Amino acid sequence: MTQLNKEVISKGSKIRLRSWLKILKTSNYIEKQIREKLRKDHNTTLPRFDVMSALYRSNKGLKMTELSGALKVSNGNITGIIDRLVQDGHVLRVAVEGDRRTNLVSLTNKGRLQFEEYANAHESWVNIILEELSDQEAKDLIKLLDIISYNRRN
Amino acid sequence: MTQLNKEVISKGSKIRLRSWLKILKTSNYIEKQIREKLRKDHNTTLPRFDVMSALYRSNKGLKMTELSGALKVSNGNITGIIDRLVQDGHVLRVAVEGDRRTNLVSLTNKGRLQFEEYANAHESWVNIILEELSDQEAKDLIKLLDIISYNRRN
DNA sequence: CTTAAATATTTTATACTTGAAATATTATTT
DNA sequence: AAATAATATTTCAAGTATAAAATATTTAAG
Repeated sequence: MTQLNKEVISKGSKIRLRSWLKILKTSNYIEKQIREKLRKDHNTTLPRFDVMSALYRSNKGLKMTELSGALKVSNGNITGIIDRLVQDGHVLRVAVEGDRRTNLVSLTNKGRLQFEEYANAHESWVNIILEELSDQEAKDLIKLLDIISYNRRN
Repeated sequence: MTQLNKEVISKGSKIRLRSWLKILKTSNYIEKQIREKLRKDHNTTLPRFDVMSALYRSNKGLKMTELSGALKVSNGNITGIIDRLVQDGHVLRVAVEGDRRTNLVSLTNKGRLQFEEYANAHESWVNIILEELSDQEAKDLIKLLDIISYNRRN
């Protein structure tokens, strides 16, 4: 390998590393603000918000495994989060006819109303945080991030 | 507010929300792979890697508060991570002459060597994950993410 | 039908994370 | 100098997260 090649590769290597660190920093920055808002303004947490969001989008509820699959977290993790959401009265575990292993988890009415409140607030926070980004820039950003996940299913 | 205005605002609102969700998904996806690699190939974790990385870049070591500031996590968090790194022999707490409140934390020789190994592996994983991104695209991506953090200090 | 395999979920042990309270020490004000 | 404020760190309680083991149940194979 020539010296030139080494430099070219090394250069490209560094710029991609910097890209990743920037993605991470931006993501952490936004996430931190949202977590803080959820906690202070709505006395809830991001994991709970995420779970409720997934349940809100489904009609008949989701199985535990479907939830952990959708959110890409472990099964045991979901168990704990649902436990606490049930305690709060936001979520219900319903036994499934014909398969005693499974529970179908769904939002209560209280949970649905609560989530709609969260979601509205969430959208407006995000708009404030990203207000410097024009519509076109937002689209460009999505397109670039799509390249990274091009050969992935999600 | 006219119906047209409402729609324009709503449209822009949604594209920014989608941008955020895409940033989050990409970040989580990459982070998950790195965490898994660190655990399986090197029997360590991302928080430990991050702490060691900050210590590696400093000459004389860092105070606990400087560490938590640099990584933007809580003080209590750093205490636990350093406890475990000390147990592993990767890190040292050194009393500071003249201020008995403070400890200066720094890498041991073992820790320095170990981190260099981690860092090399890390850079190559990131390059593989982001291989679809050209140099120019990587630069564009950084530029767009910079817009989001434009009026921030970090 | 009964053993074995597959599926669904919970439990466990360990680690990370936070915000708030507690400790300890140093600096500043009266 | 004594009281107060500021700084540095740890401890604490609660929640989040993982992988692996344990349970329970259903399905498939022999």
